[in-house]
Amino acid sequence: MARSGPKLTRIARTLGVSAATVSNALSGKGRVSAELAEKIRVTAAELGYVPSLAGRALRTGRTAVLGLVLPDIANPLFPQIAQAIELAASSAGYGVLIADSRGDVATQTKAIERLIDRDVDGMVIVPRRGTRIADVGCPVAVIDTPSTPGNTVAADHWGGGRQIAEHLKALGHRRVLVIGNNPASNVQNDRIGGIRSTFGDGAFVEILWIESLEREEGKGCPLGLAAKVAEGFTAFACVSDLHALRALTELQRAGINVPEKASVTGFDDLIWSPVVTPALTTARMDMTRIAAIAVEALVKAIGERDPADAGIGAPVTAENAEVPMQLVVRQSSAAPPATQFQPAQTIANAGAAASARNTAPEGEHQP
Amino acid sequence: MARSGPKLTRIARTLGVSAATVSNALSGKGRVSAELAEKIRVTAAELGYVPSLAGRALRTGRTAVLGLVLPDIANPLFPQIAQAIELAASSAGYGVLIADSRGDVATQTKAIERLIDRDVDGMVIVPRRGTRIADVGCPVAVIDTPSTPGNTVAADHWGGGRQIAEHLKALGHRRVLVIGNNPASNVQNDRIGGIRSTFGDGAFVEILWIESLEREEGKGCPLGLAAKVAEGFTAFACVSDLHALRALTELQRAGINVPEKASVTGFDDLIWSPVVTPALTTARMDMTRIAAIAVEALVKAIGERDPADAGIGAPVTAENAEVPMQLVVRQSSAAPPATQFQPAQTIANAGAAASARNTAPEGEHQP
DNA sequence: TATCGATGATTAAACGATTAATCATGCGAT
DNA sequence: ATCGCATGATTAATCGTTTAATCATCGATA
Repeated sequence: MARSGPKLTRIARTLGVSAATVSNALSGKGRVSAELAEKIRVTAAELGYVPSLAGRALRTGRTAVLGLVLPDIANPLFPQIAQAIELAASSAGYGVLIADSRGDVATQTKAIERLIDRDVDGMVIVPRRGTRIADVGCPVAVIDTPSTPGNTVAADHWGGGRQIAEHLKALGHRRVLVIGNNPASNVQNDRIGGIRSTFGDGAFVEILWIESLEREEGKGCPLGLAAKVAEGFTAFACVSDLHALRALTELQRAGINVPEKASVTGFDDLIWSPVVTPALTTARMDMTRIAAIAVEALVKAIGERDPADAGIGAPVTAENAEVPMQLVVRQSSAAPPATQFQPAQTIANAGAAASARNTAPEGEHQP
Repeated sequence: MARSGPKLTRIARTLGVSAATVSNALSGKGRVSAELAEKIRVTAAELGYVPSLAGRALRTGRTAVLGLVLPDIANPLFPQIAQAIELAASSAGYGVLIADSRGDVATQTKAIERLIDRDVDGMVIVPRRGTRIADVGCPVAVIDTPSTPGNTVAADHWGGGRQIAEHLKALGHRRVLVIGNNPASNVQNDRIGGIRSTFGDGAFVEILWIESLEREEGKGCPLGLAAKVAEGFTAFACVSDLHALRALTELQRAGINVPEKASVTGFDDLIWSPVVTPALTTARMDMTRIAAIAVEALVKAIGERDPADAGIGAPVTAENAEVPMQLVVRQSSAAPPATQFQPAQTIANAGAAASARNTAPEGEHQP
């Protein structure tokens, strides 16, 4: 839409100078005397001049637009991510174009193509389940997990798992059921890895994959957690608040009080986590920071890139690829009920009890 | 990013014709012989020609980009909405630029300005709590509620409330607590209106506003639903699945089984609704349809608009401003427990029992 | 046969910004 | 006095597309 606003030449005419000078003054590129430059800036401001992105794009080959690709847009994390990326991008002068792929790989490819056709300067991709990103022909920032090759920046999911585990361990849990959705997800695997490695040999950790369960029992089937409690599990560490919610309601429904009889933890601090009863203990990503790093890396790559080439679009890299997660302790986790097997056995391997003391009380930031 | 792809002139040269002819052939506007046009289309296709949006935008004043403004981006409905709008827009040849306002009105204005500065051809706005949209200078589609002035298209929230109420009424509920968040929200008021009006005088309906409760008791405070059950309420109709979730977990935690001792219903069919225990009975919007109508109206307005004028941007209007909601019955609603006051009294005003038979069993589409 | 009209294609001028190349000017140094 | 150079500003080309105006050609009509 052609705005009404004044054009470059209008400012030029107003001041009796050439359009080129105005452009130079505003961009600080050419040679313009300080006073004139100032005068130009002032009149540009009071005339409410806004450059035409289209004109600039045509000339420079830069659209100042980034694409945001979220293969799994139904993901409840979407709001957080979109918000963070939009903030980072807009404060760097970029717009954000969304691309949806409805979870489907073919659709995703199409969506990415549409972004390319729209001449985005770069894209931020949050891949689903470790999908490899084909070369797209423009700078790409990948937000997945630090352990994924080609990852630009991500939360330290492993560390998040560690924090959750240390918290549960410190509370005294020794039989833990980890609930994940899909073993193909790098994010989930890292979180689980962090949990398992922290518990080590002094505890019993089992994994339940929801997707394989549902393949047999149907979508939304019960997870059978009451039985697990009967087996002696005292804590359910879920790789997402969505699963934590599912676990929590199923346990409650079965008359198993959380956290008295069993603890439940999640990941991501999704919208409902603070308001359910009991509020969920979870680990939160610093999305703002992640987005800032991703966008910064992207912008840098765009700046260094020759606008003419349609060169290879290898994922860009950033300094700090690993952003710590933050443990948020709420009411869904507590000490296990007085139980069958106690210290003696476990105290052996538990220097962890001390280190676990570091575990954040409500809202501490990790270094 | 300047793509590598061929330009118009390249195709022209390849065929020994002028660029204008190619443009005409591809757009079907000028006068080009059928054969030549076909030949041009073919070579354009095999050369993989993609027009430069920047060039076109500069010349036509149309960017083929729509802005999506969601004042409350944290809204868990966001994924649904964004997905639907993106789909509708992209199949109409438009890109979608997101604008975030972090719930803040000032920020929202800035975000809208940024969209304007980027020359969006139009915008879709989902206002929060009946915020009036100031004139933004480009066509605008407003998705709020049918009862809001200036609304372009929306779900029939009132009708959704009616369906929920008919469902509960048919089950035998006569004391219902409606749980809302904020009385300033048109959407919530319509939903509540539909519920109240359907129950009529034969039942007792009370409203609980979460926000005012939290203002006194603090964020995330208990809603005191156990007490309400003690007072004889048998159903809790929430205006959002988020609140339904809160109610459900609070009731469960208090040892009140859902749906045996109390029913809980929500709105919007959010991501967790099918997987919590018991799964939530809710009313779903047909976002795909709503988005399609909004975008269609927008595109029409854009087409009729003189690209030169920066005219007033009154909200566009659509034929079918009211899209029916769909009742989704799951496990969180059932007949109230055998109770103190029974038929005799209620049977008098209940032609509703019959009409309620229409209430959809699991997943029926409304006409 | 001269003319009119319809048809098919070309020319050229935009759109609004950027930028390399050019020009003018004044000053210091030779 | 002149050359050279640094400085400050202008000229003009360019990005890729659209579109109004123009031109050429041919058939038909008067």
